Amino acid sequence: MSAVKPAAPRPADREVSRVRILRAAAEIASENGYEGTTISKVTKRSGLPASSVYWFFRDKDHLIAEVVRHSFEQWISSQPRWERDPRDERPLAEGLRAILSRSVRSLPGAPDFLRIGQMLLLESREVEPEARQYFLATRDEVTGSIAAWFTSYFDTGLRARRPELAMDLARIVLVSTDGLFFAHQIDDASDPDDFVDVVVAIVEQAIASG
Amino acid sequence: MSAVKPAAPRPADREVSRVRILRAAAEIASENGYEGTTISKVTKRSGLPASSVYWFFRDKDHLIAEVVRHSFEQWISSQPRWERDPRDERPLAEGLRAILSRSVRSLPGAPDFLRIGQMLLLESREVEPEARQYFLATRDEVTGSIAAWFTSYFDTGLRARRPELAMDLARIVLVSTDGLFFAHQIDDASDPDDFVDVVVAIVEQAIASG
DNA sequence: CAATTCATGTATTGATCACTACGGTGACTG
DNA sequence: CAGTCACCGTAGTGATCAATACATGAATTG
Repeated sequence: MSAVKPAAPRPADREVSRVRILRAAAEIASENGYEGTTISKVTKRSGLPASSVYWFFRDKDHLIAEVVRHSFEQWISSQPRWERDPRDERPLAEGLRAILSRSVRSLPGAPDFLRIGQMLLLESREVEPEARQYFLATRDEVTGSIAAWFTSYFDTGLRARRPELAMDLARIVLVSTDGLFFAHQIDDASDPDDFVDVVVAIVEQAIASG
Repeated sequence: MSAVKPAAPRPADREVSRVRILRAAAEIASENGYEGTTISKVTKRSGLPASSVYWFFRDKDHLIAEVVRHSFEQWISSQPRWERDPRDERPLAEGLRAILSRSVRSLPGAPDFLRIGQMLLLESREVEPEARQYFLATRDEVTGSIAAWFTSYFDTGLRARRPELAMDLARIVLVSTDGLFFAHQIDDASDPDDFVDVVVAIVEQAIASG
């Protein structure tokens, strides 16, 4: 009823504990999957009690969604942007090669959100976890920005003739990256540069044909 | 000690119940992952009690390993063999296209072993589930037979010059298939024939280069 | 110095987990 | 027809699950 001052949040601790929990949960989910992530494991690895976990996160589902969000934000901030400098005069293949080879090198570091997200995509449970929907939405955004990047290389004729092309190419990039990440789970000997060659070749072929 | 007659197994029922359990477990594991597969869910979906589950399978770990084995055996028996008829005079690309386009068409049917196997590969738990090891071993076998198929197209000069090539190509085929299967979980609109074109192109490029 | 808020500590809830003990029953064997 | 085996039904075991209740103390406010 009366005006309650929100009371300035405690300076540091809050975020520190929150992130401790997120990090612990990320590791556990990455190792054991969605159902394999238990609050008890999270409390043990984070050193914080269950009451703190539920203080910061509504329930387990929300916790894992926040794990994916946090891990993604961490990762994306270290990534090359899919934005083309207008003065950049290099041909598409060269620009693609540059951006991909940087991007691909971060995959062996295996960001948790990617691993967890892929697990969630493979599952098809009756009730969708919040994290799964968030991951799919994020994926769509990334696809969109990659598509925009491709479009910037097309002349107006090509854009009119094949309006779907940029999105198709973006999807190719994403699916190929999935495949590479996946291959890395089995055998991390594969050479990222070979991979970049392959993707560039596919893209060139897709543009040339059709 | 004394000679015990093994007593002829009951004719039909045994295998019927066993398969009922395997099928139910396959669906559940495919929906909910390894930890999400509970004996209680299996009993509900199969209609058989927990005591029967444990009659046929040592424990949950063994059950899931048998699920992967059974699902794989079902799938492989309907697959085109990676064996080349010696009278087959078609060029590599054509043969590859033929075998792949048949193989790829079976993926949307989403064999459970593939989905479950991919989930298991993504996880990196402390103790390896039996099913994960079995899936990896099976994968290696398949890679080997695909590599042998490629080798049958190489002349002795090429074999000596690039001994790794056949295995590399086989791995490309497998990883690409992973990527396609994965893409299918998100959006099943992708055209299998486009995919075959891409794989054939990658393989041709890999042979030509290097 | 109270009063309030935030975060943690401790203890516990009812549900569900993997797994088992054990009796019953039908089908087959000698 | 008595005995054996294969499988099922019922009813549990203790452990662990997600989630909560509630008391405590430290920091921040008036």
